[in-house]
Amino acid sequence: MAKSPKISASHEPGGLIVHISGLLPSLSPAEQRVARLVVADPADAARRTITDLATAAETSEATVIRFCRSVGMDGYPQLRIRLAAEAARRIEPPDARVVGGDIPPGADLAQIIATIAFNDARAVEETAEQLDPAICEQVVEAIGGAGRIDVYGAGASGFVASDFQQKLHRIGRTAFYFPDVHTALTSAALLGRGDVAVGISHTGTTSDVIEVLEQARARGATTVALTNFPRSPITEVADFVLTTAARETTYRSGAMASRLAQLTVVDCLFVGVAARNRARAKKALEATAEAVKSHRVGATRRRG
Amino acid sequence: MAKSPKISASHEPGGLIVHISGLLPSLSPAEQRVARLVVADPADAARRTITDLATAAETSEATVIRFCRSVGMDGYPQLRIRLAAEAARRIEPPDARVVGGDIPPGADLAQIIATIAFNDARAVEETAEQLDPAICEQVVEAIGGAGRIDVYGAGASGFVASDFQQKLHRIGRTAFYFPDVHTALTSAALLGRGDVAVGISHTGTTSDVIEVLEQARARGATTVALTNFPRSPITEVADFVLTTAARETTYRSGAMASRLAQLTVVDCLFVGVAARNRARAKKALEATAEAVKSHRVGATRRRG
DNA sequence: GCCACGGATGAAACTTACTTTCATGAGGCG
DNA sequence: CGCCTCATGAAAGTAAGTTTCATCCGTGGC
Repeated sequence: MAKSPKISASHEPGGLIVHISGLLPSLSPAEQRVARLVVADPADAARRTITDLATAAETSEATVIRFCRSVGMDGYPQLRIRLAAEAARRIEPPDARVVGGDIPPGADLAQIIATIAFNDARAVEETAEQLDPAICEQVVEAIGGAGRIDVYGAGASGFVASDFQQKLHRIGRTAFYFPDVHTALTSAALLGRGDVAVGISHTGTTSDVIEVLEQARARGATTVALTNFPRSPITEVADFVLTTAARETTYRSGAMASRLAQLTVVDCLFVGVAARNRARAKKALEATAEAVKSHRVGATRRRG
Repeated sequence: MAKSPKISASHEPGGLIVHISGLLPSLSPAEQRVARLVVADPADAARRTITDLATAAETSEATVIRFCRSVGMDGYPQLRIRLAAEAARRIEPPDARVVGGDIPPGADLAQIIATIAFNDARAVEETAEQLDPAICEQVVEAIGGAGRIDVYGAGASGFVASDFQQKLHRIGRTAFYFPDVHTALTSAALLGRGDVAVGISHTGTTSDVIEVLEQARARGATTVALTNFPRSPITEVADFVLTTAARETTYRSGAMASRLAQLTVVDCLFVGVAARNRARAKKALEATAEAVKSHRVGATRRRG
């Protein structure tokens, strides 16, 4: 072999390990011993110091360096980094994903956590995928230009409604939420053209919310529905319909994933509205942050 | 460390980056500069030498070493290796624009939606990864056997607290939530051995919540903290600490992703408690569903 | 106002890891 | 046998990482 030719030098496709085992035969005996260790357990090799690895391969540090150069690395540290990365990448996904959705009786906490997180994350992602940006845009426009915004929701969706109200309020929009149907109806009766009413209902069948939204619409307000079911009754009283994409399973009847999906939609609308008037929103946010500042205690340092 | 609570100890299961960002506020200013560089681009940091990184963070090598120790590493080389591994494992984000987390001025709705959904889903997944099932188990045990459960939270975390309360209530546990500090303090004063108090605070620095939790603990109740920052003050008054793993960005200061992460944890605990006594929980759920039935209108009319 | 204290910080000393240089010696070949 | 080549490790040299320590700054007592 001539003067150490840079073999497939800078770029070794298909992984460093493969690359190394490929040119194993072309290496000198001492280098081969190093190579074999590396290939056998990349993660372990990455943890070792050069002296350590040299000893393990029954050779000197110099040879390890030569080996590094032979496989196209600049030096030992680079090899280490690359090996660590390689080893991490080839780690198998933890185990058969807990896809099913429902939680088997006798499941342990780790299983429960994995299942819930998987479904929650899925709901968020799928919701985002099916959200229509054009409709969102119109809703954002309406909210951004509204004189007043009413947000309705009952039960679990009530929290989401309340959250949305708080968010809008924090960026200086006039928004209301009513935990009580009667108050909500009263408020809806006072809405008019240029106002916006948002109704949130996972099932889309919550009569209280539908009723209030209907009232708001009758008064000329722009109505928005947020539901998981695009053909549910609530959509009939809404000018704009936004849908979530949560697939609830029996045991999770508390509408767990749907709540997260709803919140994601709320976040999108919120950021959309805020982005519409950056300066003002930013100022309002800063003011509200300042307001609660005295209720924060200094962050801890090292425990002592 | 005297009475340190049970945080997911020295091991950082769900990913080093997440772990570091959680610790960020508890680090000294100079260390924070290092941390931010590392979190912003782990792969790049892994490539740098300690001197290089120190210079980039406008500090000394000593501080970088201190940072390594602060996040649980033996030294810089180990950090490098771990970072490289971490960076490699990270799946390519769907869209480069979406990664930063922050929303560029002039972004359109589609972009906003993608960004938020990505970050929300991430927060949920990463939270699940770093949740310690053993600690969850203990918390579930405590809640499942509690005479009474108080859930505290202020601002955005208040919704989560309220949601948790409602969930527990629906499966027949005696749970309370108080939107008002004074009422909460009064309630905490009445807690005793065998009761459980759960405090929720994203930052972990909300004095109201800390105060109430402290009171509860003084009365002999088991205290649980749910926060994004494992070294924040709230952890000092908690017997059990559960952490979320949300990386909020400037514009999302409303703690958007963190809220979803918190809800995921709440869901896990809820299902855990419910699973502990399936029969009873199921019966309670059915009863509550029946109760709201009259407020539902006939499902899914065909669109007219 | 002053002082003591404790934590944060970087300069410099120090240690360890990495890299280079160089001498040695084992084969190969005329 | 002498010469060449080249793999190899010892040792020297350099760079990276780690520790120590003096300084600085803010904080809280007196």
